[in-house]
Amino acid sequence: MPETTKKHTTIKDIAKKLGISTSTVSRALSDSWEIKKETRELVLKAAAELNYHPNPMAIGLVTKRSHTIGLCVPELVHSFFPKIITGMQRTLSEAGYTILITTSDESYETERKNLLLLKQNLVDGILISTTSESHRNADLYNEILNSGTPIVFFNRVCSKIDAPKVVIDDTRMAYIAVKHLIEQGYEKIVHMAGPRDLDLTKLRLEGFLKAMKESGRTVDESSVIDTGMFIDDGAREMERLIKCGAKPDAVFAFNDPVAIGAMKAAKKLGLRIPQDTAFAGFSESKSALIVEPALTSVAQPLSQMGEVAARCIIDKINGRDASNPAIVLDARLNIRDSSAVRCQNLMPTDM
Amino acid sequence: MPETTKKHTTIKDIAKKLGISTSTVSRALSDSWEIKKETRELVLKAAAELNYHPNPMAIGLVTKRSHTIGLCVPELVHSFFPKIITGMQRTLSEAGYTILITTSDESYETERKNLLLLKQNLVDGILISTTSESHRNADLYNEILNSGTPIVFFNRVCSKIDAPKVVIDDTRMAYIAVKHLIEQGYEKIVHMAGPRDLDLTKLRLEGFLKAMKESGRTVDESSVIDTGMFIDDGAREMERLIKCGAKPDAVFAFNDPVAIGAMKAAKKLGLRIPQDTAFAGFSESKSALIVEPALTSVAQPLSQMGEVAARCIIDKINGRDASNPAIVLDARLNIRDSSAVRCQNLMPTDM
DNA sequence: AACGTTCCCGGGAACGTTTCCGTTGATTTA
DNA sequence: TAAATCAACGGAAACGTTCCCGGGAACGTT
Repeated sequence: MPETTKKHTTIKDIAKKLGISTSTVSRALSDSWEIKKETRELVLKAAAELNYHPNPMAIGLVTKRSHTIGLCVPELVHSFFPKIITGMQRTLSEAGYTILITTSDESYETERKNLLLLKQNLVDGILISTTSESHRNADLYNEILNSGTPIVFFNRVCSKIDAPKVVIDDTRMAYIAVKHLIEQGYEKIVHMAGPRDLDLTKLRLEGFLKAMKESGRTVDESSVIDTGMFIDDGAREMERLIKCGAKPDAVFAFNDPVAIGAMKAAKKLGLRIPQDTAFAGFSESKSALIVEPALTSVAQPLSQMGEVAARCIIDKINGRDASNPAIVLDARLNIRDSSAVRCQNLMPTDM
Repeated sequence: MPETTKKHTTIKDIAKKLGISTSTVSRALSDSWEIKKETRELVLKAAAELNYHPNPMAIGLVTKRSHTIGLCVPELVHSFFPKIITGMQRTLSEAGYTILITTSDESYETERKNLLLLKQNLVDGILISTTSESHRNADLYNEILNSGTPIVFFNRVCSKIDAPKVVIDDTRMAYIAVKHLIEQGYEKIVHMAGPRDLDLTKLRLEGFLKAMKESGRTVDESSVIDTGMFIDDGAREMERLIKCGAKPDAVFAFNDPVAIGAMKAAKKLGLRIPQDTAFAGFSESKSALIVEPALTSVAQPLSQMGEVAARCIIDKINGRDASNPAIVLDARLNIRDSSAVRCQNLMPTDM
């Protein structure tokens, strides 16, 4: 070879070099029983010498498997999903799979496009955390499932689809968080709820209501406030509450950003935390430890969630486990200064 | 499976249905000039009816192109890289490319593994932000380049490799940040530098030194402190400094986490910010706005960086632009309360 | 001695495209 | 009028694998 584009060495090159057939080489490389030890070793040696690497496209063409699994998450800029992805990558790459990541930007239309893209790219399976309007794509989820590509939902699931789901017990954790606020003696507790059509919103709201009712508190329409899911949403609503004289004693927010936004607004308006108002968030982020006082929040086992979901999709691909379980992982409430006058500030945890 | 595996419709199906050859179909679909308008339309219509989608593996096998580009970043959990990735995805998906994301976890060995993996997966090009020990993989970078796969470096580059690089002017921005601290009247300014062998560390240090010398300050070994790149590193070193009586007037940190860690330690030990000590970071993160007081930091045009790098790799793949430019993007110093007694708190910017 | 088995291995089709190399009839050119 | 160009299409090889279908030794088994 003078210069020319370096041709990749193929199975044929090995066959030619050893004077055997390509079938034999193929079998030797895939550890087939019908190959004599000596020839197998010969092949392996030749392959190493020639620096052989199998062509995944050729393999995929005949086996109809890409060894790629598609991922669709709402966004990447909050470290929440990246932490899950880290766990996924670990298990998937060990199993010889590779990940195609797409983001839906909280838009069900882009999610649709992404799913179609993944399907056309012939991924072996799909891992998805839906947008807040997951029901709008329910038809597509089913279509994909029917076409033979398995799907595993995690974190944000679509309840009406019959497929494996990896989640935490949102209702229970919300209940525990609110219970904690109640035990700390806060009277007027409000819930800043997330987007209406997100399953998580309903589940966490349910937990809030249960804890409130259990302690005999009245819950009226002013106890639950619709917000978005970002820091500004929390700030805006908190400011509004205070200014119209409806200052709550404690706020349980749908997630950390909303809690932090609300907290910032409260501080700006001169409230002391947690004496005047307490705060608790959900899905502990790094920011929970950076903000002052540190924020009480529900920590999720993110990388574990990724690993479990990954393992689940692999099993589905390999045909074992035809059931579609809802796997519920353990979560934990980390209590910090934002909701308790004295407590140790727990370090951030991946759980 | 009763309903049989739904066979994907192929080019042959279209050909059969229309009674023409596969070559014609292929040409019609790829808009070849040697196809009559009417037959093209016929093919397009049939393709739509049969819900045809080309098989990327078959295409890849013959064209030797995967339309996939590989990405290798140190980590995903700080929103820094995800923001860049968002920009990349926009440009790349528009051009019909798909991204394979890998993370090196700051380890040059995993980076090596990832690059090998990407190469074996036949990506058309590689976008990489190196680990801190990039020089250790310089041989591999060159090997990949020689094998015909283009590489574009961004953010963290390997200076000795002759390939396109997309960066900001780290030295200049560090200079501007330090200059700002000097103008605010701070006397004893120290630099918390990042990992020794990272190019960025040297560049930012250079800017620090230039600003210091230009204003006639003495710079001794106590002016530059080696730290890691995480929040704990900053906290630890700041505490050490204060406790051994070497409290600085101002700290210019290698990045935001280190600055935030240092700031937290200073507050804990009773220092007022920015009166007693000022802080400035680099690569503005969301945390810069969450911490109190808000942190002065250098904002980078992250999504733009992603777009530019993506455009660059596409051009490389298509053979145009044989040069290997170093593209320098504009950055900006956002001055906030951590370094100036009165100032407006700028909103977080993607730049 | 005839017949199974078991052990290895080769031939070649198939996977779904692209693309090179014709071929044909129609039109233009010398 | 013969030759050359052209527009529009078909045939078939190629890409790098896997895998089905054999088939010939070597080895027992009756």
